[in-house]
Amino acid sequence: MMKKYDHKDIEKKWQDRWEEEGLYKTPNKVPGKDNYYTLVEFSYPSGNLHVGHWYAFSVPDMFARYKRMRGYNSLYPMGFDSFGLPAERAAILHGKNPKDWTYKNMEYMQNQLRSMGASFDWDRRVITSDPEYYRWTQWMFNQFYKNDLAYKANTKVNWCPTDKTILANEQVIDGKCDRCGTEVEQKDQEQWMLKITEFADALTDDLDGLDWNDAIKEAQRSWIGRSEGSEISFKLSSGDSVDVFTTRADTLFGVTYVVLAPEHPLVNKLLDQVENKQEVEKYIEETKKKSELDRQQAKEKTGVELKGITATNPAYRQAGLQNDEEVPVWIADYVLAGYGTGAVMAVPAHDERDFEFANKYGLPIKQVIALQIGERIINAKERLGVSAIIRNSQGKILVQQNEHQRGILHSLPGGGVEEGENVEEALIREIKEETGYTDLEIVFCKGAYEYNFNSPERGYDRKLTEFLYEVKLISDKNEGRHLTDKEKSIIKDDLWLDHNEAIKILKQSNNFCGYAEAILMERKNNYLDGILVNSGKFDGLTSQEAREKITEFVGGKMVKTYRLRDWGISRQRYWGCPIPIVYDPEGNAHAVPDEHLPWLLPEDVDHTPDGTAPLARSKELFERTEKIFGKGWKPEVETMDTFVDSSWYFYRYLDPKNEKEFCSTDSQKDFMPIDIYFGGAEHTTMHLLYSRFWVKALRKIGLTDINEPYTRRINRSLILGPDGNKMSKSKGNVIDPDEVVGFVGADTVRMYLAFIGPYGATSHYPWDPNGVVGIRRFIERFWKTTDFIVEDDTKSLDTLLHKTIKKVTDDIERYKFNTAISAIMIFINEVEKEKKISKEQYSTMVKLLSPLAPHVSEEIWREVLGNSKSVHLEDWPVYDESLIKEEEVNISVSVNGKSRSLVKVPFDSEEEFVLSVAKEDQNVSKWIDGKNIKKIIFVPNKIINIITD
RNA sequence: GCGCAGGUGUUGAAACUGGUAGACAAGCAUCCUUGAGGUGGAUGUGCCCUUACGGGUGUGGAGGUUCAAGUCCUCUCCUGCGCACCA
Repeated sequence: MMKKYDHKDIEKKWQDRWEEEGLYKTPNKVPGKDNYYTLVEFSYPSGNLHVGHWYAFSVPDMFARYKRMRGYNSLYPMGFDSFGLPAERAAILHGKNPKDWTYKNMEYMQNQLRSMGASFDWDRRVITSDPEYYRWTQWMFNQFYKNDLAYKANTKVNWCPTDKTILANEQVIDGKCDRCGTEVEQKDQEQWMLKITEFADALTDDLDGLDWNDAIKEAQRSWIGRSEGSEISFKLSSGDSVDVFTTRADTLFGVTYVVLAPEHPLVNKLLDQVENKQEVEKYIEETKKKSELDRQQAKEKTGVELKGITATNPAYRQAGLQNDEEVPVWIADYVLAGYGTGAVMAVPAHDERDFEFANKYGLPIKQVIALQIGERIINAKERLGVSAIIRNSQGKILVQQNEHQRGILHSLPGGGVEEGENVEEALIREIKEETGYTDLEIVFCKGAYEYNFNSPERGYDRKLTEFLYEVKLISDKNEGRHLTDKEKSIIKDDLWLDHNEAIKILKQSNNFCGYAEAILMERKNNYLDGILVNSGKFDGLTSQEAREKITEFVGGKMVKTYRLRDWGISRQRYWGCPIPIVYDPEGNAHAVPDEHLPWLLPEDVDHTPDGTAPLARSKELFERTEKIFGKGWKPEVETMDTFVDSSWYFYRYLDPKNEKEFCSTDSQKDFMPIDIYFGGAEHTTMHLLYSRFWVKALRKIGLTDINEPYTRRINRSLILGPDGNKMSKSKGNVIDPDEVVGFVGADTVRMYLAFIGPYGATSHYPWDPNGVVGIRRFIERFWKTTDFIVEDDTKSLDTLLHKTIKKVTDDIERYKFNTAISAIMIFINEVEKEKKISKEQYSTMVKLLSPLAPHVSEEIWREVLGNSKSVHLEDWPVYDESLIKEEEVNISVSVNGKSRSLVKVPFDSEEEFVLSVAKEDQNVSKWIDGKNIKKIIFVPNKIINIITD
């Protein structure tokens, strides 16, 4: 009988041994081996490892270990992202120095990390607040500065009043600071910016080639927010002109006013010419007072007309149409200065926001797009037609009943548009002729459809585009029908029907018009893409076709705009990487020359945040600057956003001690791009985007060859508290991993986290204390089965063993550690039944277990099985295809698609044989006896389905 | 509103190309064991009917394709995430 499983003894022992043996030291090059780079997001040294860290690091460790056993030189590095705000907060709270606090935390956490038993190569550790590291952060910043990728600009910035610093757009979540939740204010301030927008297209397009899941790609795409549209110029009555950005140039004929953002530069210029100057000034003042959040959440739109100023619709002007060409100009804060051109053409009929605004201020609404159904008929000669949904005061709809060679047909009143007549004129005429009603109002063009209009009289290659209008009867005044003789013979009767009855009867009618009319009636009034109406010579084009044609027609241009803004990196805080810039006495910025890097963070600073940069209070920094650069020179006193530090750390792991370069070209070639990057979903539009930008910027300058840093990306899910809520101190549902590890051991915790569900799934998993115990039980059972090892080479478990090898291998490749573990469990269950396993078989199982539970595997491998070399240096088992085949298989027997029984037959049995066995089965025979077998469906080794009459 | 993921027992979840739905765990129930108080073992466990044999039903809902659908198609409801007065 083997000794009791004591995780405390085992885990400590092997962690020490591995370190002594240098087991996880990973050189850049190993002859005969390919490199594999597994990266996880390094951690912030908050002072204590939580369950999230375990999930983040120990499960990917299984993958890195697996790759090592698969023969790769597998790199799995770890470090600390150690600059940042929490250090300052904690330092203030405890009256300590941020540096001391941070470095003490790192020491403590590194020991906690060791208790995980992960295969980190600690020799490559990277600490972003070390001068040896941030020297290169500064060096790269200078490279960006020299290459016009970094610049200082006065912009609107997000200001967090609690943390007293600027935030990047990416760090503002729903108008609030992502660190402390305080509502963010807008401020005008100078800050250092990085030109991420220069790569907006590349950052969007290059996503296509990455092996990431769509959710992450889509999140980045929508964050970048590329939108393709047109810039169109409107002439103002003041003589100025204003460019608007629109994605809907096809609706240009529907413009009924133009809106400028209150901050639009033209507004100031026009101020002296407007008749209501005071009112306009007042509105601009009010807008300034509103926070960004207020503006976003405004329930109702507001705005002021610039009285006396009008804009000319270029479409009308050039199309030679006279009516409606002058439209009013407004300012309104629903138009944002920072997006597009800061000015829009308003089309209330086809834009919800414009519609709301137009309704409120009584501006005209003009429909120019109608819904289209059916296929477009290309290259056919066109005729236009109209028909009407006429509603009376009771809301009933008029359907005409016609007699035709084909029988009784139903349709709505309507007909063709004549030469020299526009669509609405034709509509009124046709209604009058066919129904006699004259007192009516056109409400809306419901839509349009096309159909073949070919016949010998009319000629071929003809199509009819028929517009369907909603028309309201104002009174029942009726002048009687005016029908031609032919029409008289057809129109029999008028039916007044409910909406649904009308649709039903039209749908059943044996003519395409009636059917198409019914389909259109069923649709909601749709403001999106469709077919142009009321647009002069563009009538009948689809929205898609019209966009470019109309833009070109009015001399506009097709453009792209982006939601993404440049990345503001200035922080008015102490504990960060100093921006390596000095100003000459005239105030011009100069990069600190390379020989003075690292440009050290001064230590003689009272770091209490007060809204100004703490570095401004450092005597040492100012003296240093004057000493090096001369009298009157001043240092930049802002520090960098910590996301800068983490934008390139994965390079430094590859060449951590290099004093001449941030990472040698050779080292880059060894490991970049990263094969797999595991991390948190919260970084999708922050770190993940910033670091992609960083690599593209480095590449542009010629400092790296790669275009994308991460070949694959897996976002892990969240571990919730046992109550199903996010772990938080206030809820009292926080699991302390140290405590659990002390109780059940690191191997159990690792495996529990891997077993909980597929890594990278979108669901979140609650911590289940019983589940932990279940894994512990399993490890003990694995441990105890060593008692069943026998010297003779028993083969009885071979089939299952090789199936297990295959399953575990395939599952780990797909990050499905949960099913990999369950496969091992199934095997161990079987061993317990057999009570007999050969040493060779057992060795294979220990290898399969070793990436998942490295300590207990090593203990069994070396102490029980008596190996001298570590199991973690072994080759991964290879399954034997010939052993996987079962000698006998269970085949499911179905009768008429319903599963009725299982029959056991030799592997690869023929259909006839399986059928004969199945027929003998009572549970089958009772369903087929006396019935005629019509058909047999047979899938070898899987199923036989017997179809009877 | 737009986009993306997802919806399967009491719970975490399995089910590769359509082919025995619920593997593996956890929970629960009954029993056995034990030095009781988070780590022993056996059996059972989707739901309904049946003493059993067995039958019916079942993967958010409604249709469809197919010999066969959790899986494919159409529509629809719900949940989570991203974006959003973005023109």
